[in-house]
Amino acid sequence: MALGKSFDPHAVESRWYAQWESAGWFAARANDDATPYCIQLPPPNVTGTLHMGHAFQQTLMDALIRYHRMRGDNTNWVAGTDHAGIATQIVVERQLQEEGKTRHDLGRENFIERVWQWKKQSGATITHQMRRLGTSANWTFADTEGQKAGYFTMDAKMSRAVVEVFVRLHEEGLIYRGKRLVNWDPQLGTAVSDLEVDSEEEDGKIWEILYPFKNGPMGGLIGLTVATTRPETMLGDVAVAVHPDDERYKSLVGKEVILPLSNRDIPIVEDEYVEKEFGTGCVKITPAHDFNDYQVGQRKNLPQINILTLKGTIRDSAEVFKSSVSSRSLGDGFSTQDYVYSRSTGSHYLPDTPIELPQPYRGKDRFEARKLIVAHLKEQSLLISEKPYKLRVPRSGRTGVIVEPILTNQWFVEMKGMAKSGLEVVANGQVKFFPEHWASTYNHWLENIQDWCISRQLWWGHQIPAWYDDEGKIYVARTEEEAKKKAGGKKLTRDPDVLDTWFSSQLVPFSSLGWPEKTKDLETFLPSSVLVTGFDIIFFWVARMIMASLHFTGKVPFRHVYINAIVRDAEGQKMSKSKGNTLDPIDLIDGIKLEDLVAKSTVGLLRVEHKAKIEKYVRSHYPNGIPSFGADALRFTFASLANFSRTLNFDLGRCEGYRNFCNKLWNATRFVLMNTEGQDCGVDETKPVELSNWDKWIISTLQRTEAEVEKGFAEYRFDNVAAAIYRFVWDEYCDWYLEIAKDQLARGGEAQQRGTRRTLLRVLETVLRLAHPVIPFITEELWQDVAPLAGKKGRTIMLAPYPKSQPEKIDAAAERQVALEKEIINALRNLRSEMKISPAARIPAISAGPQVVPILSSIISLAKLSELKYVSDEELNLTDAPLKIVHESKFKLKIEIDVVAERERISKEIARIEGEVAKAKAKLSNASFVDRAPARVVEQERTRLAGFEATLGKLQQQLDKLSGKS
RNA sequence: GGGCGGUUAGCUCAGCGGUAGAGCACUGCUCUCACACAGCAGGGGCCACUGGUUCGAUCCCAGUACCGCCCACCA
Repeated sequence: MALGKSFDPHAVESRWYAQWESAGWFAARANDDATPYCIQLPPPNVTGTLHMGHAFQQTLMDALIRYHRMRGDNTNWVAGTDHAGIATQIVVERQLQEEGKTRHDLGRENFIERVWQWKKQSGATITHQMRRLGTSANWTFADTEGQKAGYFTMDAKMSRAVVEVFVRLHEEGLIYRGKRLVNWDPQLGTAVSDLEVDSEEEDGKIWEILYPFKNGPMGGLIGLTVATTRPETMLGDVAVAVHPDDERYKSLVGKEVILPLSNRDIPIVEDEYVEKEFGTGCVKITPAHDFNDYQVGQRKNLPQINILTLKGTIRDSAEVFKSSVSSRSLGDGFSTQDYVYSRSTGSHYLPDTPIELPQPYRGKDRFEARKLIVAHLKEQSLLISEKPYKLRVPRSGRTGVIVEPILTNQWFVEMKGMAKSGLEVVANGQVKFFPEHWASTYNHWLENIQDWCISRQLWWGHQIPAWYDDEGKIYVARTEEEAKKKAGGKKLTRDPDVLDTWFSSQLVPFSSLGWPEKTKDLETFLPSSVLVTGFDIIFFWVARMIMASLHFTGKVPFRHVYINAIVRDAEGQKMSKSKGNTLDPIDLIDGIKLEDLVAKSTVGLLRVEHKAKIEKYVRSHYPNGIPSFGADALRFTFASLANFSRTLNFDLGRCEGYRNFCNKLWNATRFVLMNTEGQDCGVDETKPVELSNWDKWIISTLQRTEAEVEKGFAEYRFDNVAAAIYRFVWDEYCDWYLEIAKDQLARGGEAQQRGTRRTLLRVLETVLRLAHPVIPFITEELWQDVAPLAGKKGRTIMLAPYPKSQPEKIDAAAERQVALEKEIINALRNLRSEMKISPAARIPAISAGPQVVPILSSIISLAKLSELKYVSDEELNLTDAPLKIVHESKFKLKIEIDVVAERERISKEIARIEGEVAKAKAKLSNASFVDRAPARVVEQERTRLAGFEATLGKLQQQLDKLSGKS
């Protein structure tokens, strides 16, 4: 089959992926005792689309998987998709919104049915996009739903594991329910975990408010001044705190102030938490709406006053919880609905008489109430100041809404014990981070871990397997039947909440392998070999997988964790839709026209006002749209940018360069095929084969490259893998060997021609296999043509054995000889260029001095000479042409020259070498260098000096000679 | 406030004790029969700064500056 003149990725990519998949080559080997190699794909959101981060990560994983598959390992890339509770629910709720409905209009069951429909409709998108990239995941593994997309975190099997884990943890007393202060997203109406809250510094205000003393002025003061950024919370204040050592207020502790607007009397308390230096040194304490105040409240036995509804509006009357000595325990058969329990202090807070809140604020949104309260304080002259202030505003990662700490009933997992094991396995090396420094991030979080709030007030997700009877007693069970049995037949209602998405994804390393059953897969593929993921989910996911896996299987989930860089744009900016600097990996593969790109970048924006800015950005950055680079070029780009730094600046220029590389490889193959097809390529080994130094050299260099690649993979230095392959193919095989091969084929005898063809083919065939893990499509396409000529059989390159470096083929003598010839060729080419000789012109050259190489056609050919003759020094001196010296041999082109220009050129060269001589001499005349530096280094320095001095002498001669005839 | 990265050619990054490297960009000459998505030749760097260790520091140590990220209870 004749190859086209340049590489066209489209035809190749569409053909091969389908063949690989349908042949079943992505599957793990059944009943094989080969070394297992397993990677767990971080499951993408089922309704999501592929972004650059995915593409980057998956390129690395696919390279690893293909590499190990070719090495004969029993590879299993376990893939799946995540139900992504909040994200997915939001999408479907938005769809409903457009129809003018809410989820409550549909009801829980219908709503969930609707989400399943959406999942079915859009769920194939991302796995399809992954296939475009060449991802060789084991799609049929754990594929409960038969969609060739691996597992789904809410499919029957995965859900079963979730319930099992919940029940067991509850039985072990590690899951508990309680009324606690949690971050609440008022828009979504659900609790969110600390990790899902992002605090950014924003411009806001801080107000100082006077709380008058109950019994009139004291010590010259009429009251205490507190500062707050959230005045509305004062409705729930229960105290004012001062530092115990603060002389200004010491005498006031125990006295009371009047809480303005509410007109309640609240005590002045002391607590170490207060900073004397900040503001007035007085802090209002609102235990039900601030995490710090919650702590203070518990230390001081203060009540908790909840003033907010779950929608973030002010209640009509506040819920009050007061400390109690009651010691009811938790667990089956006990209600935890209505009191607040603190695990840390063991104290209980029981409901008390509600407090009526001031009329003007009832039902008002929190921010509206804030305005009113500030206004009213001003009217009453209790507002001391209002100043602009930079504060950290906690926003929900999903909705961007400011979250409120609110007391609600939630489920928690106690983390301390599991965190301890999680720390141990990293400390003792059972789990290793690459790059290593990420372990400290991991450790730091686990050392300061808080209990995990796992319940979410959503509908889409795993519903919590807990039931309540009419008295509010809890029954946790695997099924409703089991719960009923426990309850003795009482009528039960199920807890409406669902679990945090990460609760199920933390189980993936073992639930995907069949847990809780004891399966062969579990035995073979746990622990998996490496987890490739971003640092942003070290806490969310990595740490929790380690803890869960240890707790339930006693094994670590993976041995290595490779933390990949975050993909940024070429200028190092975060990619974001609102900036217009996002790139779609599929567009890089297929290319996209400018107008389509503009349209696509500006559709579905959260803020319409960004549209003009985005359009401008897109038009200026991609004036011609994006050309089609193909999946291989994209993958090669990712690999070559995958060093150990934490950000990756994606540069289209690099991508273009690697597309060119693919084209280079394509054309090199074209050349090889043109010169070997239908000819004797030395495959049968019976006829004599002659290998030149150049043949031996390229084979030798190939061995070194193979070793470099192996090292790169072992160290997860994909940049080094890519660079080694790039250099070998372009700089050595194409730039040198192919050019030499042309000469050997043209002038060599039969045996040499045979040897040349054999080397051309064997080296190329090996390189294709070597590069396959990174650029699978083009290598497969080319291999199909090359392999048979090289005497290799097999239906696919992806199952061909991976090249292994053979040190015995490293030929130092051939390498030395070739290095010398390259030097001479370079010197002659340099002369040509400096003398402005047309590239096409063939001119004669002469050489005098030691014959470091026999006169070789390789030099004549590559330096574009008409001939090269060895002559005597006298004869060489007959021409004034410029001189080059390579290892004591002199070389000249036979041409007429401009004497003045030549003198100048030589003078410059002499000056340069004199500099080197001076440096070397200085070193060698330094006694301490000669005495203390290793002999090898000193010797090397002496050799260098000798070389420079010899060259210098010869150049000086030439200059003297020229000086005689200006 | 604590921690972690980074600072090397115009750009993006390797190197990490012993002659400063790559890709892209740039300059010159070539559409030479694999490839102009190319070939050949070239220009370009007090390796952020200041000290220290060493015969020798871009590399190791300490400090400084700037950039970036993460964590944290200053209302």
